[in-house]
Amino acid sequence: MQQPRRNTWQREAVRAALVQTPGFVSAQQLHQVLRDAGTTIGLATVYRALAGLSETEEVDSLQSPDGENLFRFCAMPGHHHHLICRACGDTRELSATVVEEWTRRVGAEHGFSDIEHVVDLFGICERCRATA
Amino acid sequence: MQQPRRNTWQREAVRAALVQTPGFVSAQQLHQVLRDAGTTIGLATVYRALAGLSETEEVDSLQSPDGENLFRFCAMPGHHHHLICRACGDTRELSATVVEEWTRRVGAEHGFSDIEHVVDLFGICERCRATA
DNA sequence: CGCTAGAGTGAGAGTCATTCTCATTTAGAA
DNA sequence: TTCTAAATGAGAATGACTCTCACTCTAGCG
Repeated sequence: MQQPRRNTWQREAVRAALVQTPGFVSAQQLHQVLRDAGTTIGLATVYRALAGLSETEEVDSLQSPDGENLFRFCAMPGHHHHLICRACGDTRELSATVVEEWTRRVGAEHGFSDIEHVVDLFGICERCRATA
Repeated sequence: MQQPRRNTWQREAVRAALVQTPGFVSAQQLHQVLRDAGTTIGLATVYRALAGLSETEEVDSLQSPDGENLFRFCAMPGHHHHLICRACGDTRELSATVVEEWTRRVGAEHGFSDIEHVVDLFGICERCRATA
């Protein structure tokens, strides 16, 4: 999907809802939040908006272990990774030079090109550990 | 799913088909292969078998970018990562001390515990690059 | 400002991987 | 061999996501 040519309140609403949300959310959750807020936004539109934002790298997306796509407003520009609390969804953005280098090296060793990597860490944050 | 209490030819057929397959395959593909081979195995059974094998770590599983679960017979015991060819699915198993250390360090820095990590590399292997 | 083209929307149908249900089959102990 | 519950499998159910298409509303133009 390329840049939208028109601005709509729906797109803005999705962006706004995303900014207010601390951790990763699914499109479905976001849709529910927006409906609960009294809007009449459609699920398809939420998906379209998220796909657009994801493409312009305004949001990060990742797949949850159960196959759902999760989204999060992206503070750090450019390539980076995440450390996500399994319990509360709180997320830290990480830049990882070590990993990037390792990726390049391993790729070269095996004669692979166009290497992309999926690197995400899941754990339990301090606060949730205390609560448990 | 805990260890099965009975051995069935179906379970064995799934394992066998998996061993013969070089790269990652989806449950659906595996089911198709088994049906094509003349068996009457059910899709649900393939899923059950894969879940079981995955739990005993006899197979590795990962999520493809489009949300499908893929499986592969696991040669390297214990924790490891993968370098997968996007074109032909050929897979190299990697042990990555660097990454494990980085994971531990980052987790500690942020006060996270029980860190798990998803680290997979996708690229184009030498052979496929030549073919293209 | 009003008009218009067509981008954007939304309700609901469609798709597709995976899981569930439950009647039937069958492994494995006695 | 007989018996019983584990395992299977066909098809229905689920759930995330995408597609369709008639309708709406943005934004450029006069």
